[in-house]
Amino acid sequence: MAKTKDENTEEQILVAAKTVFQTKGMDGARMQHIADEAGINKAMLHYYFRSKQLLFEAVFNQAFSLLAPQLNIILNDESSIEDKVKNFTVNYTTFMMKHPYLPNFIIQELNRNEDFIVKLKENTGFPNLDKFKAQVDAEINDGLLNPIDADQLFVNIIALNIFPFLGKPLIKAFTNKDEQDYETFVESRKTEVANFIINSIKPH
Amino acid sequence: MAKTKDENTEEQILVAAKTVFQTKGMDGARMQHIADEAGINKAMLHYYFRSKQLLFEAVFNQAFSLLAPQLNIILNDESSIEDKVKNFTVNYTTFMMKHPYLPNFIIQELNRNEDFIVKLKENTGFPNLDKFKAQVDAEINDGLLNPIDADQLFVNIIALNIFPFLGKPLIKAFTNKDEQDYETFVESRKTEVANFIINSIKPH
DNA sequence: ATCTTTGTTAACCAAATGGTTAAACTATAC
DNA sequence: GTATAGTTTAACCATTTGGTTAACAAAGAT
Repeated sequence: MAKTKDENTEEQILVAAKTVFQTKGMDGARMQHIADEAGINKAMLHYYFRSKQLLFEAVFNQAFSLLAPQLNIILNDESSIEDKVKNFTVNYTTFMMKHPYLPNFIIQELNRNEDFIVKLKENTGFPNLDKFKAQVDAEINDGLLNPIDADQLFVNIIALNIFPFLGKPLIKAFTNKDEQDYETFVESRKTEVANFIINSIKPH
Repeated sequence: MAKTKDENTEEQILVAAKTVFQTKGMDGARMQHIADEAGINKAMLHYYFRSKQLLFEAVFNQAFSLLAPQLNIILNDESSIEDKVKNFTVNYTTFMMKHPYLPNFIIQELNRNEDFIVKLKENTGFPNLDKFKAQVDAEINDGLLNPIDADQLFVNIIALNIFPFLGKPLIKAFTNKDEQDYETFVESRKTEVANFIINSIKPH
């Protein structure tokens, strides 16, 4: 084969590494596997990223920086809590259906190495709950919402939206759904989850 | 050292393997680490369990058989949906606070190897949703519950209860809680989550 | 043209890892 | 006590794995 210089080997490596790390995890991933996936020599991985650890961190940070803006929909948007819940649920689910390995990857690796989150918190753009909490408290005060702790509400919203992607194999087994059924099921959660939450927090 | 025969080496191995597999996962666990944890020679692991894979499966099946009965509280109990949600939430959270690595371990390994769930489904005692679904539909028909798909409700209940144990590092970071705060937070979910769900599904 | 920098490869290496083995030890049956 | 079966250990082994190296190719600078 002719050895034409590739436009961007580094990018190819990142794409391949993302695929392998997100499906196998840090411990299960193999450098040779990533090289094969990228169609390049294994030494290139070290040439561009020095070590498995640094390549992993590049992939992880990229993944996290994809997730963070999604959360800011619910944290820093100007609309009412009700609208934010509706928007977040449909946006987040749509986004995750396109990146189904992302939530599990992040959760899994943060559990494997808790120190990891410390570095993330130092980054600007790390999701901050202050505004959301103030807004929840204000809307409760105005009688627009039933009393609820803002942290609890936040966790409930996240839980209901993320869990279908984390627990997919388990849910599929419990509910006897095949791949197609499951997609339909998740699709319908785009409105179902928002209704469920709003029904609970809004006075009638 | 005197070589007195230990009462039950096999049990010691299982305990050590549980600790190591649940914190490191299949790929991250090392046979030597398990042997050290159990205070025995590495060859003993193979003497009693033949291979890493079989030892892992023994640990995994034991873990899953601990989880399944918890789910049957909400699936096969005779009380009303409202009471079941209340009981399940408090029981499940109490149980998981004692076994905090369990949910993540099961979720992670099921995502790593989807074939795994097939073997589990063959077991008797694998959670079955039929009764729960029939009951939800009946209570909706009687006007005791707002209309909701039983599968969706089931996933919502599970999600709200499990997620605090899966996403602990993430939630701790977002909500700026230390270990002590987090325990208090989870403790208060024992009633908070049930109220949140019932508020949503019960007509007022 | 040729020198230098950058990119790429095949071959290699040391350490780690799951697994095996042969010998030794323990308890029990006879 | 000694034969027998089960248990435990240290040493060993083959393979895998992350990482290195030295030679080589391509492109740009002079």
